[in-house]
Amino acid sequence: MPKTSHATSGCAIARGLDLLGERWTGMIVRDALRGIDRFADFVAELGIAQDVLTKRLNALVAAGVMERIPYQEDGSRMRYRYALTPTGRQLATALASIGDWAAAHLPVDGGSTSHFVEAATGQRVRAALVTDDGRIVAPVDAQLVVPSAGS
Amino acid sequence: MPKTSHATSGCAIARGLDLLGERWTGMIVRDALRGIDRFADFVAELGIAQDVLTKRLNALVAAGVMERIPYQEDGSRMRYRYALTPTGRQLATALASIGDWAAAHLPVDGGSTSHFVEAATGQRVRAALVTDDGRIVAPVDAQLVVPSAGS
DNA sequence: CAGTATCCTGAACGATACTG
DNA sequence: CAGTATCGTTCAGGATACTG
Repeated sequence: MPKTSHATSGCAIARGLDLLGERWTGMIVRDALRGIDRFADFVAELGIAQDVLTKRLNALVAAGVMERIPYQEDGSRMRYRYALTPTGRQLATALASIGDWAAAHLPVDGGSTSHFVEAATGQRVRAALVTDDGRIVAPVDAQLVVPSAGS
Repeated sequence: MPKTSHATSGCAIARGLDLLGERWTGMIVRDALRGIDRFADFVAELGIAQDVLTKRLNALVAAGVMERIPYQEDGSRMRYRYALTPTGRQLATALASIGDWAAAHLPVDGGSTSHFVEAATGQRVRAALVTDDGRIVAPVDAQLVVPSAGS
């Protein structure tokens, strides 16, 4: 049981954490959401070792989060770029909520303010808990229910 | 710089991932949201080694996510329980979005359906991106803006 | 504390393109 | 057709973290 112990756990949170909790995975997805898509650019942005990046990208491709797309600049040889799939793009909510939380509760002096906006309007968007009928619920009023233990 | 390389990064997402990305931290917070608060119960639920749990709990206390509260059952010696602070409870949004995403995109046969509900009504709540005026935005229509580059 | 697994650093390797 | 540069990947090591 070396690394990801709860990978096939019945708990969805555990499975999601296994992916995002991998050392670099979250940062890769974050950069991909910024538009980064080339191997060399990920290396430059993250300072990640290349073989580790290879492993992480392969894992993300295997998980259906990213896809490997061949391209060729006119004079050059064939290269690959790595783009988020629709599935991967949906991680925006998760990363936004993590970022919002950290910005509010893990402040740092020169705190940057990277944030998500609605593409069409430029309006700032934040992660929130909403009911199926669109009502916003404060995190404090939310409760985690696990099916294993009754009620 | 062994483990958490981007801990003091200007990017809030990086700081948040440094915490939740730690091998066990997210699972500990998840169990805390379920009401677990005793050292032995965390060990039993997670199968984590005790010294590692100690380190993680200390880190969470240092980050202001959990607090260490003394208690004493009548015949017994002084013990400590670990409870989420208000700051820590706000991680519910992040964990809910991770769980929602994994449930939808990382399916597994006997997939459990742990989920968040509004405590008062029992209504299911999900993580979503909302504008400041309460409009819900699809993740696909969201865009990550980093202050470093213009705009 | 002992044994094992994982990670990171640095370097080497095949593959492709441009050069002369 | 060699000679060189770049890219993406893989290999070898030392350090670190986890489990029991």
